[in-house]
Amino acid sequence: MAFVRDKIIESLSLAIASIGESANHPNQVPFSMELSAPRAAQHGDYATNVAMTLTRVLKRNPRQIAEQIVARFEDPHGIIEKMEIAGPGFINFFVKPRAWVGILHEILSDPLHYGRQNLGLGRRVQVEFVSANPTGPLHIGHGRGAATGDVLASLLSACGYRVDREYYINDAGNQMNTLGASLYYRYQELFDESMEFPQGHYQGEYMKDLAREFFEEFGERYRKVPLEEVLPAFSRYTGERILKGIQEDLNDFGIRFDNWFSEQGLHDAGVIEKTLEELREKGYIYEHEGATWFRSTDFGDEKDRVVIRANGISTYFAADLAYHKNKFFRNYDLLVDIWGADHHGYVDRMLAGIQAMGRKREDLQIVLVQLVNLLRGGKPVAMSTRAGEFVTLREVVNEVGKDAARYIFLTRRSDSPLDFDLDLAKTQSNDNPVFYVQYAHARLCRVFEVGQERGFSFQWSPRQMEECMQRLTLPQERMLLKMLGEYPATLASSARSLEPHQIPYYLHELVSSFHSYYNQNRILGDDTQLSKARLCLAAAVKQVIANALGLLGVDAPHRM
RNA sequence: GCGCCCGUAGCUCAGCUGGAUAGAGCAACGGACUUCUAAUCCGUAGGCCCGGGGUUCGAAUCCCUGCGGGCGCGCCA
Repeated sequence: MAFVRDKIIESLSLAIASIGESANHPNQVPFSMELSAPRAAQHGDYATNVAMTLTRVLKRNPRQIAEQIVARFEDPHGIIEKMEIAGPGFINFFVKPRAWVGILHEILSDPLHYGRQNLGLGRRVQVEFVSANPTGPLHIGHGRGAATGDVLASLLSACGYRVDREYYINDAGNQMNTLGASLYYRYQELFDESMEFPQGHYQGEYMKDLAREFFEEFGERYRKVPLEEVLPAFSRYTGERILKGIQEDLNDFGIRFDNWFSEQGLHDAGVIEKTLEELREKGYIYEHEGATWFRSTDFGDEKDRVVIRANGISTYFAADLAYHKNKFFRNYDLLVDIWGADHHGYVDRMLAGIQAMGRKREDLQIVLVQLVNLLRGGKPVAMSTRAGEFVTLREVVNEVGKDAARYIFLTRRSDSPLDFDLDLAKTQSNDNPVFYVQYAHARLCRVFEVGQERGFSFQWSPRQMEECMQRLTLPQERMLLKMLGEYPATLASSARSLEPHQIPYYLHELVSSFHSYYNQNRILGDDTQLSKARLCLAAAVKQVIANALGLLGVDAPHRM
């Protein structure tokens, strides 16, 4: 993969292993291999602190260990100019300038594949996200969760996991009846404006729209028909219509799910009872004060949780237990749940649940996504779900576009609240991070257009390599090559920590270096051979930008 | 009251499984378009990493504590 970086890690591992053997550590010395790219040039192109992390195991001082590592370090590919031991025990690697060019071959010989890797070893992962109740349109907060889940899924897929995207539909329980009744009342209101809309129902504007559509379809057929007679039909109708709207919203946001999983299906199939029965056999279920409880405290939850209420109706949590059991039954090795941060109180009980089923805690990773504060021109936009006045995902996407919305959602760690300024997101200026990156791509595309007009035929061949080694000598060029080489490691790190925001940060850095290079140097000049070599570099930069934007679900435009 | 998350430049945030001189964008100030797209670039300025203890060769990062902010604490979904 990343040419230079991987070679160094490989050689380091071998060197350390051989020290381990001679020091009577027959198995590999446990260590965390970190290879950083220091900012300061005097610290080399790469640096590692392994010698210091090994002090405890080897019981020697770090500089001694570093010397041993350096002594045993082999460089079969001849990529290292020199190694230095510095400070308390860092080993700094200075890479031969020409070694960087290898990265061009990595990228250009198989462009679409560059960055993809087999970290996941083909293990199956399910990413469950959005899963908003089908009681109203998606709002902007759901949009953040949607972008996060979608990109995590793409990322894991690029890293060698087999990934499915799933949406859990909470279509069971009383809320569907409330939903149906809400439509019913809005519908009756069309005939009798004095009718009072009862409390505790969904009073959003979308419900009035739906009532009007319903009227257009069915006319006065259900006017003054008692609620009890038509409630199931109204509920079904409303649920289906709203779900369809959600699906359209997500579709236009660039998101496709592999599976839509119905909670009601769990009830119908009796899996909830079955799940509880299995847990009971293992001793995790007991009766208390008329209710049925799950002993989640056995696994670190702060208190036990009710699964069947005294009135005989099972709780949402019971369904969620059955749901996660079902997920594992479908043979996923790893589950990733994307939840709103307001659900963090449920994390412990869910983890307890899967452990009671015999799974490891790590088999379920829960990513919490914090709130989105919507601003317009720096001022907060009032949002209140209860009053039904919220800004929908659709409105935001219509206003600022899919690309800007997705990019902004992803430029922050998910557990940090996000300010989303509508005015900022749609200004076509340098305030807007997504344009900065897209602009670089469009610029590069233009270079190739002009190059073609001037008769530079660009095609990558290994023969070009030698040419590039001789011509791409500027520090900025080497820097760009190095950064291109860091792309796979960025994806790996991002996937391991389930932090998609690392990708936009990487992109920004890469693009910034490119813009700077572009402003100071001509890619297409009088020197034909130099121009060709620079075109190779440009092609690689363009490719990595396109690949990264592709993962983010953001377009890489050819013109702006 | 208890639990979780957060506190880093004027603003918005990276960096947090301990590593070398703490970074970026915006805002401010000064510069660069006859050239492949100025939606760009170059430069300047900006810091008690909330306070206080501790752990060690080394702390923005880990532990304790105080302060400040957000969220959650149902036999709701």
